[in-house]
Amino acid sequence: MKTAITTYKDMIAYFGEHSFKTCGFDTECTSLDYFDLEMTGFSLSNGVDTCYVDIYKNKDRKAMVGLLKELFRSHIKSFAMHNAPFDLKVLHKEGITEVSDKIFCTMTAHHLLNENSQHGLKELATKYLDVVPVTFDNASVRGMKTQEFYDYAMNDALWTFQLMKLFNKKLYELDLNRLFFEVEMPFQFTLMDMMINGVQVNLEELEELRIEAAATKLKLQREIYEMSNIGYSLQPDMFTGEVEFVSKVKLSNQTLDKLFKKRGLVTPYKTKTGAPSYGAETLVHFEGNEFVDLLAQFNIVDKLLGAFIVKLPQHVAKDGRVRAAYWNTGAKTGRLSCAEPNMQQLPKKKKKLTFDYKRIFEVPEGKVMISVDYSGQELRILGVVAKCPILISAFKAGVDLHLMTANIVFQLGIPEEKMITTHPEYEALKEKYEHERYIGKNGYNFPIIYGTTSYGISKNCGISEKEAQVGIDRFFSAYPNVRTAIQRTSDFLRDNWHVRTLTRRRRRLNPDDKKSHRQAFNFLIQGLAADMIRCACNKVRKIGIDNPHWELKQIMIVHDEIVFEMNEQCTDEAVPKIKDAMETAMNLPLRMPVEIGIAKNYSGAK
DNA sequence: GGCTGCGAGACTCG
DNA sequence: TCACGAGTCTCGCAGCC
Repeated sequence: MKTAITTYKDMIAYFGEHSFKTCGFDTECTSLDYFDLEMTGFSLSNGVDTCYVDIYKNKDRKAMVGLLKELFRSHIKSFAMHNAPFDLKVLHKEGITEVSDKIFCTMTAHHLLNENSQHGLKELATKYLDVVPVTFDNASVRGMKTQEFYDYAMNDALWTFQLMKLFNKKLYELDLNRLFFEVEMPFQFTLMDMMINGVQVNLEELEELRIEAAATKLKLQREIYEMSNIGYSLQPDMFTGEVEFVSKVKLSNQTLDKLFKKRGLVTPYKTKTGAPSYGAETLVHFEGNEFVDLLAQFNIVDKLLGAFIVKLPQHVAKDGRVRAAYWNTGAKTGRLSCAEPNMQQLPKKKKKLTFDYKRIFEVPEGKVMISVDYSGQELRILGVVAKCPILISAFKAGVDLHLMTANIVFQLGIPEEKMITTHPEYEALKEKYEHERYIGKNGYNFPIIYGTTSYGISKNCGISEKEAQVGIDRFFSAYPNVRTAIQRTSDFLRDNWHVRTLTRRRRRLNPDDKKSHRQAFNFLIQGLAADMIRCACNKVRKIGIDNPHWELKQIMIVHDEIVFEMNEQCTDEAVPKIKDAMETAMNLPLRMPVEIGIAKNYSGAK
């Protein structure tokens, strides 16, 4: 039975007669952004009865929201949502913060069950419930008061309820229930927090950075064009008066092809379509050439300015904070994805250029920013996943793993105790074998996690394929359990067409696809790392709630890093507890050490 | 001639 | 054939008016 409710009186009568102790829930609202967001209505369904309560421009709006708050406080014991962080965020904006922690996000459930397909409610309803959804243009539904719209809104709650029933059963069948209920569902509240909190942006510093970057871009552009005898002119922008660079010739691939060939620089790299490539690889290849170096610097500044500096203001809300969208279901491995803006790709400070983009993300007066990131997280997980005693004991002893791998691959003959980072000779050795350590790290340790080949290593490190193969053989001889683990994963994939992390997260892959074996092994590491950060967030969130005087806010997650904002008076008390919670977030045979940075802005905290 | 949508390629991060 | 996981920008092409 479907009922549309438009008055407070009817609402009281309806909820007096109908029970929604366990229900599907969905909200309609005016905006996706927390700052401008206002709930216009909500729907509830218990599978038999479904209702929509229209509160948009309703004279009793306040009382109706109050009644909903009361329902959540004393009646609704558990509820399902499709994309829980969003609905929780809407409730939070309406002051409804006291909700059951027994939630069920059908979107995340589906991601665990079927990581390879789409997770939209309409798609899932079509696929699993055999219905034909009506689609509305999101902008046009706002404030619509028609039966057609009420039906549309009610279906969302009903379908969410029905999908919960289906998915719940399946989660138990596939042994994903613990991951779902103990890790994923508590984590929905962290995602809600982050999307409410956002990060404060210093718009004045951003403007300074824009002016600095624009001037550098113009300077580099002029040098490149003059060097290449290409005509250009400078003219003031009609509105701002700022100098604009104008030329008929753009630095397209075709132009670059001519300019490189004119200098006798023939690139060995090609694009997928077979055309000569003038990307980063080529620029590194010809490093030292004046023209190429200018071009490399130009590309960095151009990207920074175009993709980050000038785009950021459109994401900053009126309160000066940017609230990105984090997607729990964005990556097949279980990692989070982030968009609008993507806080996980903020440019780092570059060696050759002075721009420091991260400094514009800051905290208000009286607060500090704390960045906590796992050190060598994936390598440590490799040790755990491969059950490799050599790696595990090296980590426990505090050995520099990159130097240790270099020691093996290049047969440097360094005694193990001298590779412990606290050993008096360690720093000198690290400096002496800087190049070998670099290859150990970027040529072996990380690429092995990705499943690379001798070809990949030779290309990456500028050594021959033969040398690379010798290195790989030495690597696997030194860490035999890693080789066994890779083989075991591959065999398991071939037999079962899927693999699972230690947290039981599943990834299905076609073993006939050659790439799938690399993806499978990498998933064991990347997927576990993703669940570790969830466990860490859940643990720290609890501690923060127990210590309200810390005013602890989670404001960013960047794969192996959590960024907090908190009361600067409380860091001495809070930091050791946060550190301990994160290092022991999961019960593993190895503690996962973290590195902590505290400052007033993101650049300083990194 | 100009607009729009789309995919490729290049870049950003862990 | 050759290194895992993402998002976003610009460019060039196809299709259309």
